[in-house]
Amino acid sequence: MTDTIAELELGKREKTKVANRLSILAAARKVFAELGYEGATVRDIIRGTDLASGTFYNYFKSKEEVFDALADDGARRFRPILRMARQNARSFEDYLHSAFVAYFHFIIQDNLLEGRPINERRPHVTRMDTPEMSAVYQEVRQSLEDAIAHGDAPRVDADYLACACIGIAQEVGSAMLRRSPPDTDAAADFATGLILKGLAGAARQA
Amino acid sequence: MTDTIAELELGKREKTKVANRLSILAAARKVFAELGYEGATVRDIIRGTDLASGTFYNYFKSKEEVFDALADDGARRFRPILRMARQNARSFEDYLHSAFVAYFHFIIQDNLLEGRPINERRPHVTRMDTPEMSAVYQEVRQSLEDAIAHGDAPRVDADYLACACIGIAQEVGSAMLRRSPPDTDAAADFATGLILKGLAGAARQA
Amino acid sequence: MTDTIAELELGKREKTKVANRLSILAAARKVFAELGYEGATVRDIIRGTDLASGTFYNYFKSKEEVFDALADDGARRFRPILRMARQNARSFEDYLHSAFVAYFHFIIQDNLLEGRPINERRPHVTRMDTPEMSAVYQEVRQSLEDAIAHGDAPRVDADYLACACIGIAQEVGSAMLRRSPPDTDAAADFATGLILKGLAGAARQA
Amino acid sequence: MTDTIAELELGKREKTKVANRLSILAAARKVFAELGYEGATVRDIIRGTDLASGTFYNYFKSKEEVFDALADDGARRFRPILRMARQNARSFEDYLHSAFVAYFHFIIQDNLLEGRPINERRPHVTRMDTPEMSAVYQEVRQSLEDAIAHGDAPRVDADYLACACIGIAQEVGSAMLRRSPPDTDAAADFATGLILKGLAGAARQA
DNA sequence: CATGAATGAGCCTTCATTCAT
DNA sequence: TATGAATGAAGGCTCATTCAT
Repeated sequence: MTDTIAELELGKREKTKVANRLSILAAARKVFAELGYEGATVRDIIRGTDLASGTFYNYFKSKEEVFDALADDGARRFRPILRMARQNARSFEDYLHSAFVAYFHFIIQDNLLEGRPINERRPHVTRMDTPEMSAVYQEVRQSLEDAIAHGDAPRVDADYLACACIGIAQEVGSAMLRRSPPDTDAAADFATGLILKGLAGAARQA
Repeated sequence: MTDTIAELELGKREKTKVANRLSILAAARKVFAELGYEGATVRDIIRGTDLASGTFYNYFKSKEEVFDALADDGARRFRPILRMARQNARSFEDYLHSAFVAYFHFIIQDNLLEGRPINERRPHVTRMDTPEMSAVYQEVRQSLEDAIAHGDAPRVDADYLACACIGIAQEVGSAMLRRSPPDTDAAADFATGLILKGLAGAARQA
Repeated sequence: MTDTIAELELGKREKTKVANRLSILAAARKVFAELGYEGATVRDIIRGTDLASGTFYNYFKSKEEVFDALADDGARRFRPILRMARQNARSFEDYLHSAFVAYFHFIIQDNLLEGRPINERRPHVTRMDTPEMSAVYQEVRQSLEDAIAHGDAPRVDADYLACACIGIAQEVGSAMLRRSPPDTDAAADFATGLILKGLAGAARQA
Repeated sequence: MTDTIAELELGKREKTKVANRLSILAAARKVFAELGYEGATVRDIIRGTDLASGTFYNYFKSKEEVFDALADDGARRFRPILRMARQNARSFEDYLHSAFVAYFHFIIQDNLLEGRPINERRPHVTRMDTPEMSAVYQEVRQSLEDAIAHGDAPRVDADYLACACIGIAQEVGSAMLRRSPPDTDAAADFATGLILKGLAGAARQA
């Protein structure tokens, strides 16, 4: 009988486990965003859940491990979006635009999830090399090399360009978040235009 | 005679004080770069000097104060360079190029000063909103608005563009540091070209 | 059944918590008595227990908080005794005597609890304004004003007299502790006699 | 010639030395009064002078040594006063009264010297066993034993009585300082009356 | 598994004291 | 002697992590 009960409850337990894990990840995302990796403490993360401190260690071995899990999660969520954008794109421009839109949506989501005022100022802002960014880098770079190979883009330094895309995405993304309401399309237009045609292109949508 | 010399030279004490201050600042620069603001501890900084722990507090009241001193220092060194670039520039393109060159030189200097392998991998890279960056933002923005007003540049969103410049500077700068030898001119050509003409411009120098 | 017992008894954890709290309070009492408030350090207190340094902060936020807890504790234990003495007293003399006896017992208890040689010499003795003393002051003063109002005592300066009582209690109390064995009754006789009849009264019991 | 100058300036130097010593003692008195022995730091004392921190150690080996010097000083200033009071006294009552007046004047002086509001509240008031108090104790005790020997006072417990005098002096003294203006005569009347005749005696002067 | 108190390493900071100038 | 920067021990406190319940 005990076994039966145990079996019946196993499902519940599993669900709790998953829920706890998600709860920790959600809290960690918020905390890392607010305090940065170094500034965040495991206690901060736990405080963001309704779990006890010890429970954290049933799910993650350390702060680093949650961070990595979070990063993997980010990449796992974001990379397919990017990839799909690449597959569906009818042109390099189209691809770039979709990618920016996707990224800008993504950061808006993350900011909203955290439920904190988008414009809040923190003492020492640090920007982390998130896995999303790595994904962007690799996707953009790949896509760019393809475009160059197909003659759809001039022969630029793909590394530099991918980096520039990341920089633009991050900074213009931040600037966009500071506006209300944030307009992902406009921001993506700007970014795409800038990259493709430079100032003239960036001015297009104005 | 002793007096005369004393007037001309700094006393030994004064010299030590200046040297200690610089020693702390240098160590702090390195530590902040390696560990980020939150990750850095005053002890880390002290460990980077040959001073005793208490000595730190003869020079700075707290970690924050060294950080600010460092930041002020950066801005104080960098802003005039930018400003001069603006005044001496014969065109907006010329200005942009000088600014990028200046910034890229600047980060090379800072990296060399630290004496650490330029390519070193760190666990959780964070990029801080340094005052140099604020300076870049404001200078670029101002310069851009002037250029627009004079008809030298199309009517772009000056905020977004300044942000994009910062993003490009940071990321392309990082990428440049990863190459050996870093070529500031090439990187500046790339950035300037990208901003002014987009992909086509960026490809020019390739 | 287990439940019933659990309800009746404290769990092991609860017991440990209570014991630790008491352990800290006991150690703190001793340390404050030996070193004074300023001289005492949290580490001193911890050293007086078998706990780790961090554990202290699971119970008290700071040195001040233990001190206050100790003080509250003292007042909570002592004030009711005083009040009862007042209610049960058949005369002002009776009240005074009971109060002194109570106080003298109280300090003997505290000294014994600390387990330190009653006569020990300390470098810089300090006497703190404990809440017990505040309680004495207020009780004595109230009682005295009642006595005056009822014609049981002459019209003295109630503030000065209450202060004098405290001073006598403290100093005669200390002197009593220096004797072995301490005789609370004799000390109380002395104090009561002195206050009621002056020298002649104080000499009565000799 | 150098010698001559050195000799001439010796006087000045000596004067400076004395002045520095006094300056430190004065600052220390204030600091100890404000912060208590343990709470006071050498830095606090130095800050109260216009000397450099190192100079302190040309005059005193440690905080303890200043404290002792201060204590000696207090005793040296106060004991002769008490002794004179004893010699000039026409009766035990007269002596007691003079002694209390002297003590009350003394603490008013010390409070005024410190230039701090007499009524100021400190977080954890501690009362130190000052040497003045030791002097009072010994003087009172001696005087009392004389009085008993001469049949001028009943056979009381001289130790307890001396202690009681100290307690009364301290507490009534404090209470007196809290009033404005402090009336040393009234306070001394109260104390003397209390000690000699108890309540009735204390009420006399009301 | 969940809990949360215990642990102790380590951080920031202050301070008494020394010592080169 | 006076100076005041340097020193490092020590204090208050936090935190990641463990472990008995």
